[in-house]
Amino acid sequence: MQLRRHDVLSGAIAILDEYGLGDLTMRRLGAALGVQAGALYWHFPNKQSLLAAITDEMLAPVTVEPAAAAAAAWDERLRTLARRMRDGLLAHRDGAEVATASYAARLASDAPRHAMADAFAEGGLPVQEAAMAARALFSFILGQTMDEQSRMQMDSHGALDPSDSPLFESPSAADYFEYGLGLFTDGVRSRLSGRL
Amino acid sequence: MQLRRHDVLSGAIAILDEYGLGDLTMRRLGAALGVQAGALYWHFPNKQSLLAAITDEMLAPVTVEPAAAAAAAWDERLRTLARRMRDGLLAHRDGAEVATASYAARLASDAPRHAMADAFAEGGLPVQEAAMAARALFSFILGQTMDEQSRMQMDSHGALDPSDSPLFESPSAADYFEYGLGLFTDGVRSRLSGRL
DNA sequence: ACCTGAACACCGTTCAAGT
DNA sequence: ACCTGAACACCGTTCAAGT
Repeated sequence: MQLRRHDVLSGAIAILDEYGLGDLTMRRLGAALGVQAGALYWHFPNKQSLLAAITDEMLAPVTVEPAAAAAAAWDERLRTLARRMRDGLLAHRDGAEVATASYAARLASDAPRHAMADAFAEGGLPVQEAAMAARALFSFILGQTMDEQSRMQMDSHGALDPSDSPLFESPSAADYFEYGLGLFTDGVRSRLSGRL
Repeated sequence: MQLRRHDVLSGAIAILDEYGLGDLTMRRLGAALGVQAGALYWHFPNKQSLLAAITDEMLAPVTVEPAAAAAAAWDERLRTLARRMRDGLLAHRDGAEVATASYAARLASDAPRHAMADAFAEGGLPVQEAAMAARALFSFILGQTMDEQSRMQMDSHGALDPSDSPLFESPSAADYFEYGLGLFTDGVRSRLSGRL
């Protein structure tokens, strides 16, 4: 049976989830798929593009906008987008690290950030400002989630202090995220009210 | 003449500035210093620790606090800290990428982020909230600067569109940064006024 | 104490040649 | 069109042995 681009992508995600980014090598992926490493280059021009495809896959839920979310107020809509992004990254081992690398290489889709810019603009921000706010929020989400995920890694197989019960995730990680998110929306709100 | 830890560090920074992170290998660094790659492991346990030392060096200016800055209002002080951090990262090729990797590995100093938390607390935020705000701001700075720097890289030896004159840096990069920064301080201000 | 020499166990990527 | 086999040009890290 012949290998398809999608098989390579889902095989890569499977290795990522089970062994992490450090073990996601072209040779290993080839072996898991029953082909030589070189065969993968028929489907993807290089490893970076493969990682970018993983990123787009992880963040696809951000831009599927059900009618309910679109009808909500701009700040609630932004919260939804931000949470979906965080959830998408947390759903896969080293997800935030993969996404950070992909965006640094400018290979991943801009659709998630554009959706955020649209939400800011809908709130009343001029398009230029909405783009800047979206950029800032996007950076925050990526950085915060990467931080959170690297801490999860350390807790899972490292020296975890028994201060509180870390099941799989630090209990305050979500709080940190929500707080930062609130800071953004409050900042935007104060700019909107200053303009009225 | 014998190699010192500091020589390894400054040699690494020199390679980083001239050739970038991709060319900063232990072998190449050894060659530049006139030793074998293995010799470097006498001074640093691994490459990650070396990169973390570079990060600490780049961000050292953030925590040298002249009296003038300490006397300023909390928001002005935070702007100063944030700008110093961005400047420190931009001062070296791939600086933001090195710092991101170091913080993801949890090897770089927390002093810069603590300085920001202190400034937030001085503004009137409860210590727990100040810590969260500092974390969010720190993520934003790292992400935004990495974005900016990766774009500089593309402009310098890539397809640069002649929309405006990109000398070394996109002209709006600083504006993006200041806008995001303002969003944070406005967000905090709105929370402070809500408490009074 | 500090460094060499040499190895170990890998990488991503390319490409003629096969089917 | 899709993949193999094999190579190219590297990596980070370790460690006995030297000085």
